[in-house]
Amino acid sequence: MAQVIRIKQASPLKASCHKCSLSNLCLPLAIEENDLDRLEDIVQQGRIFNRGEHIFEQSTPFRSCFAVRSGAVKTSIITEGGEEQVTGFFMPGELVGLDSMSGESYASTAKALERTSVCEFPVEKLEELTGKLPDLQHHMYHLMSQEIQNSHQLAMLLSKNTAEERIAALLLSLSSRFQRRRMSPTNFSLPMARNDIANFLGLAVETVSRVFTRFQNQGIIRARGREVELLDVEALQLATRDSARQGG
Amino acid sequence: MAQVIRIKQASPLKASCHKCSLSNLCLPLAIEENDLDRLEDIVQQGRIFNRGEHIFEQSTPFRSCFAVRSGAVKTSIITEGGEEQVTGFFMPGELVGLDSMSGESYASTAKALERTSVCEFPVEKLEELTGKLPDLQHHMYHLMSQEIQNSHQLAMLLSKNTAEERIAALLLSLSSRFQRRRMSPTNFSLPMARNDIANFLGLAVETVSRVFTRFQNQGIIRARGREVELLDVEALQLATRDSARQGG
DNA sequence: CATCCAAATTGATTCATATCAAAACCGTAC
DNA sequence: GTACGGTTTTGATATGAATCAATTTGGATG
Repeated sequence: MAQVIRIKQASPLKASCHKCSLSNLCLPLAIEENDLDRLEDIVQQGRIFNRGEHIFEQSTPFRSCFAVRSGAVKTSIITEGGEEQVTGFFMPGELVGLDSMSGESYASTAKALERTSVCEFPVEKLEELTGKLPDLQHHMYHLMSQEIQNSHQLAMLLSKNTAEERIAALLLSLSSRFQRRRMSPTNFSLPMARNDIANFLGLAVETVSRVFTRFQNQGIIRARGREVELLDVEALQLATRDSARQGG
Repeated sequence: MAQVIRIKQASPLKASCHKCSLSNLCLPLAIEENDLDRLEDIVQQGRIFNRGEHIFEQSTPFRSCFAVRSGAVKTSIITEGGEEQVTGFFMPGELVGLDSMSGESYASTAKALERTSVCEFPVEKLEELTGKLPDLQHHMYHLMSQEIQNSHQLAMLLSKNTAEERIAALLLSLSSRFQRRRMSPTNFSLPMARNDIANFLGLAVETVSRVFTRFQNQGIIRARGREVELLDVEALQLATRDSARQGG
């Protein structure tokens, strides 16, 4: 691969968290301006994956966590029986791989849902650095704990909610994540296939499809393929709530 | 920090991780003999809770994580609608509260399932200490990551498995946790009510009850109330697996 | 020992969602 | 433009577990 020139500012391998537009979501969020250099020292930036490519694979040696820079990532675990369970979707600014910090190998597989660029944080260096920067350490605890909570939320959704409620919840979650990135919270394109949604939410694809059309008929959303428009956010919120079930 | 001499025994308030029989499961697992003192310095030991008492409550200020010393703890989250989702059961040697390390308040409620004694680790001090002891920090990452994985496993169970499979999985999980404590893996008493099992596994109590009797009729277990005996562990393992579903 | 209340079991019925089957749609390649 | 494979949608049917209802058990209390 003969290198193109890529002049830019000198070292193309060195990250520039300083200038990253996601620095208010990602790890830099936690640290002082002057400590940013140290983070930049350990991060390997700019790896690109095409749709469908693996960022890491379950059971291979665990080396790094990855921050999504652009694109989207799905993580899943595979049972011995070969069944897949999608465990999460990750959008720009979010950190993938936290579930693997307990062992020698990745506990899940991460796959690019579309052309995706990530920043890589080798764990050893990351741990070393968090030992030195209390704020960064705190942030790691924060992120991991958040991840536990997300997962609990998911469990809750799976065990207590109807198909409609689950899908409403997912749409709203995506919506707020788009919003955080200053993109439209009501008009976006789903990074994942119906199949992934179904798997993630513990439903059959057919059910997902049906709920989408039902929502559409009720005028709550407008959906064409992966393009989604939330027409009535309130209704969606109502749809997630137990309030619906409370009959209040 | 003027150090007292602390002649060994003496101070009853001071923890003695050194002598704790669970030190090979709990936080001491991670650290050198000589650093144990520092852990003992921050831990408040020996708090006792009676069955049904709260160790901490959701939405109250987050102060500490707790290691179970004896007894058993259940954690759950409550929705705005008042619905409960049991998120975990914790046995001696396990650390409760990791899901709350992200905010100012507890993300869940922890309740003693029976008379339970815990060791309390104030977060501030814990974070300070993990900043100094890389092995301890690593262990925290390990535990939190484990917690994420557990939660993913649960999600998998909830979305992909039948009632029988879920219950088989729970029984085996408990079994191995008893075994780790050098107790009988086939003959133990469930710390939680059927109701909690049902809630945790996303089932109705009636279903749990039915599955228990079904297993009993098949000669896989013997159950009288909370007393359980695993008669055919292999069959249970088969019951959890997808292999059952694969028709291999 | 009798009483009481919560927990657990058992049975009958209902329902949401899976499953099976087929058609429509869409992007891509030729 | 046409043909292809995979994704999505739509319809008909089957089913596992929830719900409703009633009974039994068991542990606590006086």
